[in-house]
Amino acid sequence: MIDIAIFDEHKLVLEGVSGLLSGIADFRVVLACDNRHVLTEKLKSIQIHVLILNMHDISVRNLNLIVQLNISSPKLKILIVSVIDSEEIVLKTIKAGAKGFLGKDSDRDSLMEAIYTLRNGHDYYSKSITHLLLNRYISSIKADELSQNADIANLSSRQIEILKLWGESHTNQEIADRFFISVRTVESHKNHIMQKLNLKSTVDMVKFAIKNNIIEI
Amino acid sequence: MIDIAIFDEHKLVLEGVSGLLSGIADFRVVLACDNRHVLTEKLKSIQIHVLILNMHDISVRNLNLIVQLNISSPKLKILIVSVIDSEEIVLKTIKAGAKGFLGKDSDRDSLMEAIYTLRNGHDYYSKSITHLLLNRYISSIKADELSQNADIANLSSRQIEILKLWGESHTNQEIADRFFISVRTVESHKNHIMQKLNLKSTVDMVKFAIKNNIIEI
DNA sequence: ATTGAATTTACGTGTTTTACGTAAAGGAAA
DNA sequence: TTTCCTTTACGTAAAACACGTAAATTCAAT
Repeated sequence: MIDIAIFDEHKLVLEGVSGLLSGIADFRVVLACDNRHVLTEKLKSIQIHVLILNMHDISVRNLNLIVQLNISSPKLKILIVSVIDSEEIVLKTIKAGAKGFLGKDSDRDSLMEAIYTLRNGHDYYSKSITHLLLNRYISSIKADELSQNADIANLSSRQIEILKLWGESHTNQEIADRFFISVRTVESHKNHIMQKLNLKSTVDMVKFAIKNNIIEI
Repeated sequence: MIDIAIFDEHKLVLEGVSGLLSGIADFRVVLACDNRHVLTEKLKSIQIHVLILNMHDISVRNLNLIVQLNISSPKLKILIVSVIDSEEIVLKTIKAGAKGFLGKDSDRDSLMEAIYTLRNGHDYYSKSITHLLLNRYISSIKADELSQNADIANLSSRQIEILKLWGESHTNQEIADRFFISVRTVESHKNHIMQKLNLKSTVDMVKFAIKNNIIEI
């Protein structure tokens, strides 16, 4: 038996979803609520497994609600339901601590699936959301690859060696010792790197090294 | 009609997949090949829509093949089939330029679906792969959020202001001018930041600022 | 084979930044 | 009130940076 709470500021939707779930043997809708204050108060006293939260907008108010609930009820799994399945809203709610997101493509079956999944301690994202996130991720991977080998190819292997060590917080002296060269030479290499890449400061050089996977953050 | 090439170093598998596809009206298996050299040579003369590539391992040889084919035949869509659905192999092949990946959960239907999807110019990843990537992405999003507000809370707002400007490649003098304070004071602030966060070098300070979203890379 | 370009090495000189210590004024908290 | 932190700032020495110059070497190209 899974105990469920539903929150939606629109009474009609609230009743609809509530009715949808009440017919299922495994589920018990313990709380159906359209008032933010009532919701947080009630949740202090009763134990709920899954909270279904309908997000009409990504206001700070709404995001804060998620954050707050996660703090006050760490075991509670929050499932977001929203017709606005923009990247922004999905990412923000996930960051705020939601464990699942149902986009507008979701039906009764996926709602049930989501509730079971969350109850079992896993995350659930509906198909449209999965697509959204995946595309974003894939393109970030690809962008990653493109940014790589762009300017870095212009650096000599020696220059990269030195940039790498320096980017790992070694001093010029340490680098000089490791390569048996003079500190002045290390400085020269760094100067050449900066000139070649048109960097204005060493801060930029750190960023370059990170961007091009020469060093880890 | 979609023209397909299949490459697999195991003859048996090659024949199996080849037979699987030849029964479908929409598909034409133009080339079924178990030799790398023959594959690249033949692809120079014939136009193929989708190449099905069975990856038995993530050797540099295999990844290079993908890269090379993408250069020589930019229109060709490469679909990876592999029983090894580790994150590493998936990410590497995507980076190398593969447009789709079928994990071990894939059947004939998903193969067909993948081919159609690639032909239409979109990427395709089978369910297990989708899960794999999504989990990775989600956890990276969450890690992002966790790393934030960790140490940063210990810094005063003034210290953050100065770290931010410095992290945007401004000189101490510029920062001093902006806040109407002495350069020495700017230095002091930076010293205090380094002490407080136990950082060994300014390189570390850049990394800290990036990690904590004080500056962008 | 020779030229030309880039790399690697290194120094000079002056400026800026960092390291480490000290310190005073002001505010918040205990 | 005392204590702790912040913000301000200086002294001094060492390290790093900016900018220029330059020689030996390497490597690609003609």
